[in-house]
Amino acid sequence: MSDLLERLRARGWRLTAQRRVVAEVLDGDHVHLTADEVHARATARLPEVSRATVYNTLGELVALGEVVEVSTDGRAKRYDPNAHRAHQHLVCSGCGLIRDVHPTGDPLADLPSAERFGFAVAAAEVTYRGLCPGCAAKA
Amino acid sequence: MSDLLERLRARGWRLTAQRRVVAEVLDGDHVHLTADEVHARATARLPEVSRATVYNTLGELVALGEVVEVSTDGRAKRYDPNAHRAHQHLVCSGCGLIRDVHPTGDPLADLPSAERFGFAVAAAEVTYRGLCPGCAAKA
DNA sequence: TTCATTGCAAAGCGTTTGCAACGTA
DNA sequence: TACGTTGCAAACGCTTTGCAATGAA
Repeated sequence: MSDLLERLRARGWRLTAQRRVVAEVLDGDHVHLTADEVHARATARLPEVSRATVYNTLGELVALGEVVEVSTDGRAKRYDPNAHRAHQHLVCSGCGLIRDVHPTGDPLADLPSAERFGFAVAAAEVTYRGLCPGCAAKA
Repeated sequence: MSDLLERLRARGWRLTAQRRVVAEVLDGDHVHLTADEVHARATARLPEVSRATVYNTLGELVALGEVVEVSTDGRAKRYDPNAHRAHQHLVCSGCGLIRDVHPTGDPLADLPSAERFGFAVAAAEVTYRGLCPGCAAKA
C-alpha cells in the first residue's frame, strides 16, 4: 500500500492526513467497504475526517484507477482496492459478504463478435451469487 | 406479455388498471427501464398512477420472478422483464445503453470448486462494458 | 503565500413507508 | 362487503454540493 501512496504522490497528489488514512483503511486483501465503513474506520484513526472528504477521496481514487466501485446490491456502493489484478466477485445472498475470486478462462472470450452488436467491448464483470458457508448452515 | 398477465392472474393477483399498465410498459425485448421511466410511460397511458404504486408493482414482479433488477451503474435500478431466458448485459460506458446478449459457455463452469470457498454458488451475472457504435463514433 | 483540500450543513436523488380513501373480487 | 391496493406526502438512506476556513507545498 505504500506503493499506492507513492503512486499518488508521483501524480502530484496533495498528501493530507485525511487522504493517507483513507488509503490505509483500504489496505489489504478482500476489502470491500462501503463509504460509511471507510468513514468509520478512518475516524477511528483520525477523528477529524468528514464524510464529505471520504467521498471526495474515494471518488478520486476511483478516477485514478486505484480503486474500483462495486455495486453488488441496490444498497451502498462498495470500494475495492484490488484494482491491479483482474478478479471477480463472489457475493453471499444471505449476508452480503464479498470475496475476490480468480476464475479460469476469460469471460470476454465467451462473447462472440456476432453478439457484440458493434460495441467495442472493453471489460467483463462477473458476479457469482450464492450462500456463504455460514449462511448455508443457518438455512 | 399477455402470458404475463395470465400468469399473474393464475397466482391470485388482484388485477388493477395500474398494474396492467405497468406490466404493459415492461413489454418487449431489450427493455431496461428505471422505475422513473416506467412511471413516466405508465402515466402517459393512465394518468392516475403514482410513483409508490410503480415501486410496489415492480417489487412484486421481482418477487414473483417475472422481472429482474439490474443495477448497471450506481444510479437508479433498472428492471429487466426478460427473466425467462438466461442472458447477460452489454452496457455502453458512454450513454448507458443496455443490450441483452447471449454468450456461449456457462460462466459457472469457469469457477472451479477451489475458488468457491465453500459457497453454494447459485448464479453468475455477467456485464460486458464498452462503447456502443454511436458513442465510439463520437469518441 | 497560494490554491487545493477540508468540514459543515443543506440539498439532492432514488426509494420506502404510514395511513386514509378506494375499488376489485 | 371485505380486504387488498392506491395515492399522497413525508421520511429515509446514500451521496453530492456550496461556501468559508484550513493547511500542504
